[in-house]
Amino acid sequence: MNARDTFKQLPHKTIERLSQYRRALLICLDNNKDHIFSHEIAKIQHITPVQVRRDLMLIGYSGTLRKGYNIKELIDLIADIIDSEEGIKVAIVGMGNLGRALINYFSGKRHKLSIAAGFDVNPDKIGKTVNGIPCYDCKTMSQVIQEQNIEIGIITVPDTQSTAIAKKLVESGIKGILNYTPKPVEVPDGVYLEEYDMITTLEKVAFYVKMENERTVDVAVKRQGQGTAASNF
Amino acid sequence: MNARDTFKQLPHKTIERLSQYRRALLICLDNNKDHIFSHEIAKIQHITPVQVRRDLMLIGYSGTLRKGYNIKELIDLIADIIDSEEGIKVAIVGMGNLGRALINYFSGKRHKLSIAAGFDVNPDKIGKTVNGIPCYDCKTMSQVIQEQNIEIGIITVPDTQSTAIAKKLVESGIKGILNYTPKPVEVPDGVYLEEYDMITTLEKVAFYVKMENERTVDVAVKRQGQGTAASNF
DNA sequence: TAGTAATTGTTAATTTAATAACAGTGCAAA
DNA sequence: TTTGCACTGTTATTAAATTAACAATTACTA
Ligand SMILES: NC(=O)c1ccc[n+]([C@@H]2O[C@H](COP(=O)([O-])OP(=O)(O)OC[C@H]3O[C@@H](n4cnc5c(N)ncnc54)[C@H](O)[C@@H]3O)[C@@H](O)[C@H]2O)c1
Ligand SMILES: NC(=O)c1ccc[n+]([C@@H]2O[C@H](COP(=O)([O-])OP(=O)(O)OC[C@H]3O[C@@H](n4cnc5c(N)ncnc54)[C@H](O)[C@@H]3O)[C@@H](O)[C@H]2O)c1
Repeated sequence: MNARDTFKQLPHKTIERLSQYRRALLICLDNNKDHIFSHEIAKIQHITPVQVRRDLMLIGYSGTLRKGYNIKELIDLIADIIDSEEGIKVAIVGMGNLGRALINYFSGKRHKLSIAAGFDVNPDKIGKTVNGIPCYDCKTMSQVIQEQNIEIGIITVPDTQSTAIAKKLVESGIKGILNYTPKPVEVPDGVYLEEYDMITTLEKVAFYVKMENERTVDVAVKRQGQGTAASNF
Repeated sequence: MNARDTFKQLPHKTIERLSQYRRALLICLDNNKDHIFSHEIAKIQHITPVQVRRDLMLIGYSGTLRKGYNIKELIDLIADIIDSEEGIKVAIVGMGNLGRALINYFSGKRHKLSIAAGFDVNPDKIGKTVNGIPCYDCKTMSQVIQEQNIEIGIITVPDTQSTAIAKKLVESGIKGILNYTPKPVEVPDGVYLEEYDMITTLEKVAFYVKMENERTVDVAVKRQGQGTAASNF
């Protein structure tokens, strides 16, 4: 089995972490650091050093004893694994608050991953550009996607429209969808789908905050209880 | 062990899914549906019906055979588990593109989770409101957070500032942080931290699109190979 | 009324992910 | 030189999450 095949079987979580490692490594590179230890990466990512070393083992990268990992080499290797050589083009459907914010955010962040087009139905937006990215009429979606060979679509339309937009993206030949609306969509086999709802994340944080609050109260009550019991002796 | 204690030990993934189930159930309720089967929920969430039933078992909810789960009851039970009775207040630090988009998005979505304040350093933004939420000067952060009993902070400042803001939030007594900048932050024990970088998600989608592309090529090559081999017979 | 199909609830098995354990190595200081 | 320390790399173990298996129940149908 060659290297490329090995990469195919990397755990999903490892893929996510590789992207995060690279993000951190790029910052370190900017700070003129040339080597980094597993425990340094781990600290940044809030994980264990073993986890880092294990991930790097899985991608077949070896560091130098007592010097750690060569940042530049590691960045390049991660790029070999997760980036596509020819680059991948992305479209954003729904040039509202979130869509425009995303364009600004992504612009120029990664060479191999570029936003090539935006789509909307609002005549005021069609024909304009946001950060250099043209906004096309949704009606021309299939054409633009096929002509420009766009492979990923990000959905940021009102949630009532997400189902229809996902369908249209699939029909246009898109291979991956990232849906930021709170309404889950459906895609056929062969199209990779990722959905993310910020409210879920916020509710998760809220849940653990609530738990921590209750725990603190419990401990206080227990302490008081013990105190009372002790004073009875 | 009482019910509340059971909930504390729910798997993290189950907590996430409960939030997602509720989101889906609320939509169903709007459509005047009163019962729902595990496989219906599963379809929406792209998971298996068993997973749904297992989660519901963990929270101790029973459906009716052949009728499924009572949507209203289930929504209420999920609220009991993940919502905090008194409600939790949230602050957004950094009223830029993303911060403002988030305020618009969250507003009025969940009663028990309300954005109470925004913070910024830009004098043009301080004193204004976004969707009814006042934007305060960052200098008054501790005071505002303590006075209003805000427990969660969402960080949407430029990434160069995220470390400083996280520190300040913690000092102000915040209990949970949701960091949307690509620069990971550090928090002490007792503060719950969640970080999310949209680029990681996009890169993950790109990776699996790339894999699918290569697989398709491989299959084609293999087919051709077989074809050639066959024609040799 | 007996049989069948559809559904829940629960335990068991499997898979995936994370952690622990530890051998190996090179450098530095004694 | 030798000893110990601070790392890496890998295998073994444990834990978490998912999936499978299946009994139990109900409603419908023949
Ligand atoms: N704003 C946020 O921070 C945020 C966060 C998470 C999720 N979301 C979700 O993202 C989506 C967009 O949010 P937003 O705040 O940008 O809303 P928005 O109203 O500002 O933007 C929606 C855009 O989609 C366009 N649109 C409407 N129907 C369309 C169609 N059929 N095809 C193409 N374009 C269409 C509109 O013209 C508008 O430009 C919503 O589903 C929202 O729930 C937003
Ligand atoms: N725009 C997006 O879609 C997007 C997506 C993911 C992540 N992000 C991240 O979110 C952050 C904000 O992105 P944005 O597009 O909203 O940027 P932005 O420049 O529009 O907004 C940043 C805001 O933070 C304020 N600010 C600067 N320093 C501050 C400080 N010390 N305290 C308080 N406020 C301060 C600025 O005045 C500005 O209002 C960035 O870190 C970006 O990487 C943005």
